[in-house]
Amino acid sequence: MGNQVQESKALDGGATFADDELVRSGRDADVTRRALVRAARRRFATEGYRATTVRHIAADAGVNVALISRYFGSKEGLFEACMNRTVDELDPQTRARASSVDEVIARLLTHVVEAPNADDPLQLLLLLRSSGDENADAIRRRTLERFTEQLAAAAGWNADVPASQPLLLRAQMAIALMLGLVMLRTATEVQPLASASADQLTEPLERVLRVLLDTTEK
Amino acid sequence: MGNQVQESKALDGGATFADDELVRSGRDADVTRRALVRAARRRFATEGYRATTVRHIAADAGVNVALISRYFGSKEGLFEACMNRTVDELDPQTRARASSVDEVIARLLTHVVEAPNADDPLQLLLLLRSSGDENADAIRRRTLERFTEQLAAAAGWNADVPASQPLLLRAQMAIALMLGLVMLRTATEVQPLASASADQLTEPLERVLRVLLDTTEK
Amino acid sequence: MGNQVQESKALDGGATFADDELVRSGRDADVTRRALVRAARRRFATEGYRATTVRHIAADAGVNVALISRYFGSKEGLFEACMNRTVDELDPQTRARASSVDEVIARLLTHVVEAPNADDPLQLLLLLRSSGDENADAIRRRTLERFTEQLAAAAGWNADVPASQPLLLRAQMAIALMLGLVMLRTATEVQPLASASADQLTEPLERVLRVLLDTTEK
Amino acid sequence: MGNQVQESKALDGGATFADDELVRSGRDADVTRRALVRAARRRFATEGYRATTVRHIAADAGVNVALISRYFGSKEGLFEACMNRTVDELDPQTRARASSVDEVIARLLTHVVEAPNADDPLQLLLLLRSSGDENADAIRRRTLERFTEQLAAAAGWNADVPASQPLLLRAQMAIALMLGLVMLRTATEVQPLASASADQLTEPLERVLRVLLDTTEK
DNA sequence: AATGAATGAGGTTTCATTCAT
DNA sequence: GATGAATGAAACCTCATTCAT
Repeated sequence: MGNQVQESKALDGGATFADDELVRSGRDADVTRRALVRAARRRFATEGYRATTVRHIAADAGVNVALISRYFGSKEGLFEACMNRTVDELDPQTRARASSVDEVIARLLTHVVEAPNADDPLQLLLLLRSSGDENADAIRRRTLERFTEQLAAAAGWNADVPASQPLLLRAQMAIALMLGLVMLRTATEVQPLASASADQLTEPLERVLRVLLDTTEK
Repeated sequence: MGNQVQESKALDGGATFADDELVRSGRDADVTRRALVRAARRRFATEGYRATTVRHIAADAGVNVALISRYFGSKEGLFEACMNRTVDELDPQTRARASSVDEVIARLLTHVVEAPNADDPLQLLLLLRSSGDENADAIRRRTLERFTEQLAAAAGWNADVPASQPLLLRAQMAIALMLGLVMLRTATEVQPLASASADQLTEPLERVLRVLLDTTEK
Repeated sequence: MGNQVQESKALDGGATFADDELVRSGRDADVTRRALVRAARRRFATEGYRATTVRHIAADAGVNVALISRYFGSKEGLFEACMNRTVDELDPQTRARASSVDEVIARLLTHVVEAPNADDPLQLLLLLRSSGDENADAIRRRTLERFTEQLAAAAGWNADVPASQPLLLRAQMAIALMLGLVMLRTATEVQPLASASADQLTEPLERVLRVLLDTTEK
Repeated sequence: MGNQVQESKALDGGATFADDELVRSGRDADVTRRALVRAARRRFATEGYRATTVRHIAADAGVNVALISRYFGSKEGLFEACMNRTVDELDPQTRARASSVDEVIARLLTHVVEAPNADDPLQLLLLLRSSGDENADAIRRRTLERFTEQLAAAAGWNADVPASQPLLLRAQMAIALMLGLVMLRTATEVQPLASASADQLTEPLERVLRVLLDTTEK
């Protein structure tokens, strides 16, 4: 009829996240689910849980809104799914056994240095976002703790060795630094951090991380 | 008075922030305004802008909701007022000229180490929260940048000396670290960071900050 | 469905406008939209823009309030839609070219004489109601002016003939008379006008309109 | 403190009606009352009852808002007072004994022709505005009816003479015409009526009114 | 008598979710 | 499996009114 408010136009305030390679076209439940999680993670990470609407997510994924409830039960369910997916992707990275401190530091740096558009930093940001949902928040906290432990382990931490306990705290400080950096670079976009190049970042960060994690350092 | 208590009881899902020393009792606009800003800052900082409702804030301050619109125009107006207040409180601290690196580091540590209930860390957290309001966001970014510059200046940065530019970036990394730590300790409450004592935190943090800011160090 | 009836019962202070032939039953957006516009037009025309609440309109249409925002963006959007619809319905009537003065007068009389319940007079009343919205008000004014021109044209007015200009003013006086009458009959319900029969009205009004519009009259 | 929303600035959307000769300065209850009624009548007449806020009225009158409740009980009470005042001012005009048709017509014309800023047309406009309040609406209707009767009486109407009854209806039509004209000129501001000069209006209107009211006219 | 602070009711709008198709 | 229509709860805000000073 013409005078119905155009949804797609009315929705996005600014840039749209619609991603062509992501928008699924067929009728494949699994593809749809993945498209939703991916779109959701971006929005949740960059704009926060409350500011993200399910309609935005659905629009980004090129999918009907009702499917969110259908597949994930609720907005919180979708958030939890995002959380779990992040866990799945972070875990293997860190679990990689026998990783040396050097390797671990290199991997951490990647997260921060990567262009803000990449998906990697978004996963970290997500770990700072709360939905208020007990369940999802528990997952979130547990993920951060496990992440901490794996980082600490690479640095020589051993749960059974009392003397190595401080390493746990130091590893978490390293994580805090990473999270703070990604936040300022991606969400807040504060200068000069936001537009600093990989080169500019790498050197000082590497030193700092080594101070925190490298126990062999004189 | 009467049913304000009712209201606060009906509202909060979880802990109430009502603070007796804060609840204003008289009929003094200025006191009321301050009570609102203070209550708002807590909620905004810990729960984020969107998740915070004006009713919660009003209930925390022991005041009728309509007063928020009356005194600050809107929820966004109140947020901006919080922002400005934080600026007013942070500025003098950092502006204190002639501050040595040692002093600056000590001051930074205070923000992180203070109990999560204290107001100091909340001010920092607030700097990570966005309301989506253009105005407030600009203030926020500018505050972070000014904060950066003052920190860098204490470390020897000088806008006119090209060679000192990297210091700016390093100062911002220090801020990122602080923000990340406060976030994890206060909002996320992740272990062992959340319950770490001042002693446990001080030593490693001091070393890291010195690496970033102390240019005289070997 | 369920508690819509409840709602309409709880809401109206006074007469309800619910109109059985109008209440839509299915799940057809277009029908719903029309039902809303129709219900809105009645309320707006008889009670004015501000005094009309969206809840009343929705209840009259047998529809959930949120659909007004959904379909028309806002209360003002709905008002504008009413305006446009009135334009659509008035235009063809008056545009019918080659209409003689007699025909035009007869048509005008119809609007006034029709029972207050009919929809025709309501359309005229709507032209007197302002929402304060710039857009809608512009439409309103333009409609009245176009209405004037078409009436004047039937009486011999020609934009290019200076000597015929006074006809424009006279045509507008005729419109003013009609609007005043409908207002007093429908909204104010003042006696004896409100309960005057068609017969009683026709004769004097016809004379008056002829004095204003019939230039051939001796 | 500075950041309280400036009331005076926030209030008026467009032109302010503040009228220096009207703003009372002392502490004289009666003067205050009159100032309020005068300010209220303007607002009510031009913007309608609902769209007018008591704060606007108080600001226009240069008076504290609470005084409206104090002196008139409520917004509706103030409206009723406006109504009564209009009655007081219209009555003597029309009651003027032995007024000939010519005199009556001249007086009617004055109301319409007067500049939109004058108070006279506003009184008429007020008669078209409803507050929804039973009491005030009854007054309004009664005023219009009495107005009608006095107009009709001047034209020869006599309540006891059945043959003169149609005159009542004709008189009311004359009033409807006046009201419609004032509405279009003042509130809607439709062209060319709004900017028509007294000269342009007088001739045709006089003819029309004579047709309606002058029974001696052949 | 008058003021400014404070209140509570009600209005519009947004949004996650459920219902039919 | 997927869509668009419809719902109800809750959020922010406005405004007439009442309370202390």
